[in-house]
Amino acid sequence: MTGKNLDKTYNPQEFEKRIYDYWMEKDYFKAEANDEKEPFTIVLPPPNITGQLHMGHALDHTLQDVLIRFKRMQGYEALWLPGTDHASIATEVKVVERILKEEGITKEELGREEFLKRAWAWKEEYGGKIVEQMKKMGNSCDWSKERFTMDEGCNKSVTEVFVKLHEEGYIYRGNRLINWCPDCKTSLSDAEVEHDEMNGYFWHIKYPVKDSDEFVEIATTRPETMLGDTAVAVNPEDERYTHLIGKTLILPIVNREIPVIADNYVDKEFGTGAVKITPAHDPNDFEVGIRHDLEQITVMTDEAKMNQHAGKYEGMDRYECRKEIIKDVDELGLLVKIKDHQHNVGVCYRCNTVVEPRLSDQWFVKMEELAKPAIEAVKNKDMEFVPERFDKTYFHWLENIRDWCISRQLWWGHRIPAYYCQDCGEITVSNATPDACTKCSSKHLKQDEDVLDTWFSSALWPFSTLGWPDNTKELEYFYPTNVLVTGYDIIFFWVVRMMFSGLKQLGEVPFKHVFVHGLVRDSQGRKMSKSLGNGIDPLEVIDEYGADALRMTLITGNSPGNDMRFYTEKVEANRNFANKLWNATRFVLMNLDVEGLNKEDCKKDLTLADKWILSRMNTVVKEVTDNLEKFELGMAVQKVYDFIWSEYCDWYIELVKPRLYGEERNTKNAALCTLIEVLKNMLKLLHPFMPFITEEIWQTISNDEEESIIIAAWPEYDESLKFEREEKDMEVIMNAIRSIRNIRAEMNVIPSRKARVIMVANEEVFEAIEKAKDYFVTLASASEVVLLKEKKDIPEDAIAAVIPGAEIFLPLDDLVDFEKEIERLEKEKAKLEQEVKRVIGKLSNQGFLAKAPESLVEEEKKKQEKYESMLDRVVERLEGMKNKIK
RNA sequence: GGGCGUAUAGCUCAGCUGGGAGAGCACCUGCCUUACAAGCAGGGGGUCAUAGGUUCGAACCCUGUUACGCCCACCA
Repeated sequence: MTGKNLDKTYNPQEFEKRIYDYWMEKDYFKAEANDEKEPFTIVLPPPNITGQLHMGHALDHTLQDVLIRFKRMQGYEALWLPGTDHASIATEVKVVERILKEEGITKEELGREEFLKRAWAWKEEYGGKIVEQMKKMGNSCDWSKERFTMDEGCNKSVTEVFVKLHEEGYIYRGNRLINWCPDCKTSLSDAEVEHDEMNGYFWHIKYPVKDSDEFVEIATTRPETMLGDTAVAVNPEDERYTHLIGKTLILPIVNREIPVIADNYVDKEFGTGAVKITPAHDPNDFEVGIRHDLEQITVMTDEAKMNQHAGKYEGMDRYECRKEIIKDVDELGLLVKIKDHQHNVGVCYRCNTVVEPRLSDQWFVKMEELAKPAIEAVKNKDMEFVPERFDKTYFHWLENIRDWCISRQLWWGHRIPAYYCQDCGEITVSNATPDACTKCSSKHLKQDEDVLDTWFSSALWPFSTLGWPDNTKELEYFYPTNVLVTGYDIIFFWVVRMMFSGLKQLGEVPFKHVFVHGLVRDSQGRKMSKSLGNGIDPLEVIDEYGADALRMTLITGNSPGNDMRFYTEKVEANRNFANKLWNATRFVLMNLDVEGLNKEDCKKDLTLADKWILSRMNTVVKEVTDNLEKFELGMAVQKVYDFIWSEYCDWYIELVKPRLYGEERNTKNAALCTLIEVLKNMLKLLHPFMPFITEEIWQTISNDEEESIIIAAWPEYDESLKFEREEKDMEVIMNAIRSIRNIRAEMNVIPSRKARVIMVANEEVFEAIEKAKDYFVTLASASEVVLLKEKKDIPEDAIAAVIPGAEIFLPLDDLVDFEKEIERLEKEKAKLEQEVKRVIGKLSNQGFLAKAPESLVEEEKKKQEKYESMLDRVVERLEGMKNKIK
């Protein structure tokens, strides 16, 4: 024992930084391939380099840190592998281009090479910010292995995968209709498009039939696209239109001739039953166009302005054009009506701009084959979601998956390793820059200008970070990883893609569990967002209350997969809990009489209370461990909290005080040993959740060979600490004390007024209380405890309480208010009658007797006996009182 | 259109495989009792959304209904 001491109040600001530095200095977070230990691996979902640490990260990271610290203490070689993500679109468009804009230059003026220099410079300066913030949370990542999605190793993995998938025909180039963000000026995958419900209009427009007076009425939500119409489609079964199939229409304004075609895609019931077909600007129309071999006319630029095919509208923004078209159609007398129409509009997930479907050359990953093993792996439980229900989302997405558009018209990212021959047009895909065209040997090669979707590199994260494609010992040892912790909002983007990538490239799932959490919302249940300004900065919370309190708050009262609301009041409550633990430790240290303590003989003189708390602790150890194994973090932390506060602090410390203040060596020794033993185990159980305070205390109370709680062994269930009898006896005693306190409080007896306590107990209770008379002196304000086996010489001016197996009398003379006492006893009687009624009801139910487990029936029978006897005594007392008052 | 989630104390939420409803905060009463007022002791407060069903027994399992929320989807 060190004899060190603690400040009077808990002040996390004073030690959290120091402790973290100490951990770093000692390299505790480092994990290496080590054949003597089992590995336990978590890869951090890499935060964007553009990001600031927000509550979502704080939650995500805390969950991971809890798991990794738990496993580390259990003796696993626990690796938490951190890193950051280059975030192609966000970095290029939201950050670097904006800076350039302020300087008045465009990225095109700067050129690719210079632009990338600027981007890297920005990354070097600001990209590491979030890492520093993570350290304040106490996260025990192995920073020596920190990675970046665009570092050398990740680049190598990305190219390797691209080349392999291309060779095997999974990656192809195609001219397809893709989602285009006119603001970010790049293509997007389906996952990157969000759907917002918007109030729009349905414009009904008449298209004249050539050489006829007839018209076909179509309905559209995007009239500007009519400039690119190349057909009108109707359902072949639709009798209204059958006579027109094959006829020609005159596209208004443009005056181009377009055919009427028949296609089952058209729903007779919806709109007018006739659909304008714009293959270059609508995904369905695109498919229809392919089926009917229609021309594809693109009428917009990459900024969603009208292009040369838009005639007089050229140069207009798409919405401006929309207005003009309507005006013009109306003037031509072809606008039939305008109806309000609510519909879903696709918007870019990065900038919320309405996405424009656009025809262009892009790279795709063929998904169908790759999806199958990923589905299979979850079906046969090689990978399991926690909670399980998320597998439905996962299956649905994979079973309906379409090819993944992976090329982005950006510069910041992994440039596509495809080289175009300027002479023969052949595309060479290769790891290294090829010298010559593989087909015509021309040296005029030009690399593809595009980069890959950021999520393409993220998909490889669980193995690219471990050295793949090289067969490193880290990869061998740490892969597959154990758990992936992430929010449900990211299952499509990331989990799905890591799954099929891991299975495809390594033939093994990338992780065995996906532990899914929800969103952190504000106190009104709204999503925290920059635009609402309702975000709470985790760093500010840490400054005020400490990282431990914040971490506790994020874990407590939250179950897997559910959203949570954030309340500062909760943080405060947890800070108070830390203070409680802090002071409990101070109490132990204050009484630690170093000379008197004999560590060798600790187990020798254990009393009832010691055995009770040890036994309870033992149970808690088991339960908390089980909860953690099952990812029930909220439940685990609740148990630790309750044990520390309610059992250790409220009861055990109070029980033990007289022994510490007394002179009897042996019992004092046993008390101190138990206090410390239990405290140490509590600290261990709490450490994953509150790493800083537990370490600070650990180092204060611990002797030198146990230098850090991080490497202390997780407590295990110990059969020799199971004291059933003592637990039961303590229950009786606590029960008795509580009921004495209760009646004293109800009778408004101030604590300083001591009273004699007379207890009449049956055999069992008598034995329990006999050993524990002293407890009543300190905890129940007893001046003296008289324990009897039979009721005799009970003063009449006494208040009585009935507990199972015993009657308690408090002779309070002048303080006894008979009216009040009768009232109290009546209440008690009613309560007991209720109980007796319930038990009898149950026991007279033949079905219950016949079918319920025998132990349960026995239990009910015992209860009946107990309550009936209690009721008798209450009634008896009540009658006595009533007689007295007469 | 399909899928999922939620509904439990005034508020925010736990409640693991069905066997007498819990926590934190808030509220009320009494206490500065030499670890802690960021505290101690005591207390009030719930037809577990609703209607059925299964069962000896349902907050929990099944079915329907309502409200709110989320995700997916090619009715232009």
